Amino acid sequence: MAGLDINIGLNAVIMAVTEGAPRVLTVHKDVLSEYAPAEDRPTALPFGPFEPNRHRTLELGLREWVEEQTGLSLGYVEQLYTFGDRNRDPRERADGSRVVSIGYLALVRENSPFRTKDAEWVNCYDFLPWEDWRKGRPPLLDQFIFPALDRWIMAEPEEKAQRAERASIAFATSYSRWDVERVLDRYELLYEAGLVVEAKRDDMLKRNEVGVGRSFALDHRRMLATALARVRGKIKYRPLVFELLAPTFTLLKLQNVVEALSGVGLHKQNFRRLVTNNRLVEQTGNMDTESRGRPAALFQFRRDAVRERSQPGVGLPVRQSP
Amino acid sequence: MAGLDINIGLNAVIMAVTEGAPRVLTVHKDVLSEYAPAEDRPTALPFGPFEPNRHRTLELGLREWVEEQTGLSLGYVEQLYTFGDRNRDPRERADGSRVVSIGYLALVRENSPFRTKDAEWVNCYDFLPWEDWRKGRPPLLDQFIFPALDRWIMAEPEEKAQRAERASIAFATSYSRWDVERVLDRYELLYEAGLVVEAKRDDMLKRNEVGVGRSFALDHRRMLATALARVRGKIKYRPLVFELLAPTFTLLKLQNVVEALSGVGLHKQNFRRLVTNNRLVEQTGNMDTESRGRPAALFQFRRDAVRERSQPGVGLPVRQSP
DNA sequence: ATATATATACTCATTTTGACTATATATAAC
DNA sequence: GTTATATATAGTCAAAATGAGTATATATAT
Repeated sequence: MAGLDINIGLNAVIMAVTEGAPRVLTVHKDVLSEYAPAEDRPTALPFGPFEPNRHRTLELGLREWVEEQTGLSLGYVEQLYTFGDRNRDPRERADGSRVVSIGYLALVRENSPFRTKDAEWVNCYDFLPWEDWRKGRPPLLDQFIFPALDRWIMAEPEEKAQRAERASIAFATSYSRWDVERVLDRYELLYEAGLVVEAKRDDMLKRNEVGVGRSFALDHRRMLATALARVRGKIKYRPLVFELLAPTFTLLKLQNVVEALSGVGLHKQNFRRLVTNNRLVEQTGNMDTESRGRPAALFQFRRDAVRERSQPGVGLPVRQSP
Repeated sequence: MAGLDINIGLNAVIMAVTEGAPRVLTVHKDVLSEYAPAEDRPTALPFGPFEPNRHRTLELGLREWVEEQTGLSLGYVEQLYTFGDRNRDPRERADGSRVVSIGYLALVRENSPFRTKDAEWVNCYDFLPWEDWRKGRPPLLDQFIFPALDRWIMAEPEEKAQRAERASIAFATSYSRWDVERVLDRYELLYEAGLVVEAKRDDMLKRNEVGVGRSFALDHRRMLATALARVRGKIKYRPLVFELLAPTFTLLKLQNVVEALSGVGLHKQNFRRLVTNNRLVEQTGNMDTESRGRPAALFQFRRDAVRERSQPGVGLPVRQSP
């Protein structure tokens, strides 16, 4: 039987929403030091190898690694995707082995305690700046991405139509509106078009182009894109948001978290109508004292909503003007 | 480094809709013969080990195995989930190794050619009979499943409330209506309650109980449940159905395929209004001659719908009376 | 006292949905 | 060829959900 040179890696995209931005927990791992000079050793997701003797399940293995590397004890965890393409990981080249990585998504509350030693929260939109439309259409799109994509489309006459269609679906270049969920489509398109530095490892980026957005080790940025796509989709039909919020919150706080994740501004009154009419939340009777203007009522997640409604999520009544 | 005793298995849930039922392609593999007597060697999904030297990507490995074992050349393929719990696979006990299995979903048209040697199409609802509500509520639920679930709920006084809530969410025992997407929740609940023969391997089934639904090798029934859950969910927002249909079809045919997958009857006029108003399909100009009554117009998938709409799926306007 | 910030209630036209009725056009049976 | 039966397709109508507002209430900062 085969299997002699397979390693399984467990990777965690741990997300929280703090100070109005979705953040991902990053580490600077020694494991990578062998393959990159220490000074520009890249930001990485917490990860470690799956050890069959130690870990009864994949998810328990992941929890252990995260605990060990960041001191964080995870609550909500779900599996994202398994990445196994050849040459994703430079360690493969070194010893001829193959690394298959299983990505996980974890959601934690903003003040979850963790050791800050090697771990650091980074704004997800540093890595994927074209995904944040809360202050209107990111200028980056017209200044850099679209011109570069156009060049990429034109570069290969035979695939022109196909490339143009993919770009139009992913980036809404034509009649359709921006679809917040197509995060992975967009990242993969930018990767293929060589507009992202990771592509350099496959010799797709021309030397002079710097690429767009902050880079991540290995294929960790793809995992982040996978995670954000999942969250943006799932938030609409599962009560994920509440994993990121304190047990009690104002409706504005809830809205801001949803906006941070989805990257679009929401219509305040309609958002409020949706979550209250659907009885997804209920008043606690207490009021928020911290706020600036009129005090807001404090709400909590109504657990019964999961039993009553088949799709208990928040809905995104998008606001038009920023 | 670890990795010496890890094997990766690639498993395919290949689905088609034929004769009014969703079907899954099964094989009777020799690999399993070592661990089960030949006469009652169980039905299995096509699968094979991931071989790093041979397979550039996981998906290509899967395609090769399927081609080799069934003669089928797959079109639409997507990754489902990676299963890695200890003791899922009896081969682990034999040599102390660990098998991690990556499940894939593939969709093929009903008359896709394949070698019938060891492969056979089986109705998905043979394995998951409680999932087919097209002819009304399956009697199996009240006759067997609910009484048994009640016993399981009562069996553990400390977990009573939690078990009852899970059952109520998964099986809609109370106010909520049947949620066609919770296929995996339901299977996992039945597994934990020991109402499914596979659970016997974990000594959870009492000797005399036979379990409900046809059994599958290893954890392949869980993979089927994962696949059906994915299809039922995704069909609403991605144009998956058309992977299962001939290029040209009547609206009734389209409806019947959606009904077979979702396991519920749909309201004919409203279904038609949805797919036509959303411009998901367009008339070809030709008519269907095969039918019984008034000839139906032939439609085809409108590819532009993907660009125009952000969620190009079919929608399930459920019909109340069967 | 006034400007500013936020919360919350309420309105209203439009769109979507659920549940039907009505009518058209085939084939099979007599 | 008439009738029963099966299917297709058009149209109706009330209820619910949505999009885009306006109006008003109640805080803090200056």
